[in-house]
Amino acid sequence: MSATPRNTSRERIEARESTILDAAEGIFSRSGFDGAKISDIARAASVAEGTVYLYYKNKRDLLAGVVGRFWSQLTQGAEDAIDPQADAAQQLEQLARYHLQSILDQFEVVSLTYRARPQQEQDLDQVREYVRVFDRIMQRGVDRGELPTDTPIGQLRDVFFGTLEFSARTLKLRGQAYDHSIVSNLLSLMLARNHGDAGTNGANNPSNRDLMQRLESIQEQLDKRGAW
Amino acid sequence: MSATPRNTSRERIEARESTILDAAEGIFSRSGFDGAKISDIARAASVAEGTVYLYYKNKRDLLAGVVGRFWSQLTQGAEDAIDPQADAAQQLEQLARYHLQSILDQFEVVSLTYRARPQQEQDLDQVREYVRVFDRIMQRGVDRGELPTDTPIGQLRDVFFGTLEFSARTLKLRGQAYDHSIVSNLLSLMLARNHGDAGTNGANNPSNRDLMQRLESIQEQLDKRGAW
DNA sequence: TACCAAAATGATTTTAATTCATTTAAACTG
DNA sequence: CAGTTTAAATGAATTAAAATCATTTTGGTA
Repeated sequence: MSATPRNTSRERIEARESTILDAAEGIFSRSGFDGAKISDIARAASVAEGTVYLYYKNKRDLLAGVVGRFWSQLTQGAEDAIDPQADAAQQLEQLARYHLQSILDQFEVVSLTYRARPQQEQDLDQVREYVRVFDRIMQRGVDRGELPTDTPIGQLRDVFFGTLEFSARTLKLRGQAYDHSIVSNLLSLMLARNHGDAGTNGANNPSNRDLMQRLESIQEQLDKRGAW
Repeated sequence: MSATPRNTSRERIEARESTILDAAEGIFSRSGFDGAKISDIARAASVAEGTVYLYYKNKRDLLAGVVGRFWSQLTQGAEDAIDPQADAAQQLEQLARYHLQSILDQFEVVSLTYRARPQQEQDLDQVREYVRVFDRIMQRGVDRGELPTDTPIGQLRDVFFGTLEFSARTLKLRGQAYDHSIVSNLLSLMLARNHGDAGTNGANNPSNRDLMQRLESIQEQLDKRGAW
């Protein structure tokens, strides 16, 4: 009962599966889901068409395999990109930078993610796992007192990933590359302490505030005059 | 030469097109893009399969029609939902509320949007037009001095729509309904005055620079008005 | 070397999109 | 209104590609 043949065999099979995933990722990225033909993927993987179906039930399942692997790798990479010594703000910036850069690099695969889960079908577990990286950073920040205890982590998660993904889309659309100002602006929005009172920090200048109110009043009068 | 037959004919054709779009929207929403069969759509529209292809080049084009109509209607609805008298913050809240509610209501159609534009293919113009509603609110806010002149409108656009869309997804996933706290949290993030150099003035105490910008904006408006 | 089971193959079947020759309806003409 | 032309609609036929499955090949084992 030597373990070697078993292992070798399993390795061979895993290698083949990986080859098929590589081929599929390439073809899907280049041609999109509809444009990709199983026959192309099989050819790219140097495998017969039928073989693909030994590893994946159907085309959609194959796409799920590609997308799932992508998010798993992303999770791995994110964990490596984050300095465990750093504070919450720094870790968040590391994650944001890593995330934006990664989804720009592999924009096509990210786009395919939405094909993989058509409607409210059970989500890709790998995406959920990835998202937990964010949650852990935030929770740790709260626990260590670097973030307010009433930080709405769940909502900020959507701010974080939603903003970065839409920003990536915009950059791609305009043919622009990674732009760090997106990350720093996002971070300063998210970390501004405006859960409780706005701004407790010094040098309140009441005369400025008065001035501003005065200006507002002038503006109102102008508006009324113009609005007929 | 009478215009009536022409009109009648055009109306008939537009009605038929609209019937096909309605049918397609229903089937696509229920079954997703891949699951929807042209034969089902044709049957639902009481039309032969071939007829669908008189109106739309192919299945993807039909989907673009459905999605395009949705965003056009959204633009119309958004313009109605916004009080032209209100200030930028209020208008933004009105848009956010309307947007979140709408995409929750028609989540399936929104999801189909990403199917419509596979990669960097030319965007749906209707989506761009919709996005301009946001841009106009922000630009007006800047012009009226309600927002800092250095407000990064383009970046905030991605924050706004990205956050709302991801939040909608989260709500749907959890089977939850519209939650206003998402809107108010988003707005308070976006309107906190922390643009320009990150964290220069975290408070909402207007700086002299803010005041000067405000004054110049008012001066400009006065100048324009005087020129008439 | 012979055997077996797992893996792989690719021709065949199935499914669904798209086309197109034909039919039907509408609009126009004198 | 009958005849004629043009536009619209039809659905059977074609085509393309996903998925299946009977057959072959391979690799491990005795």
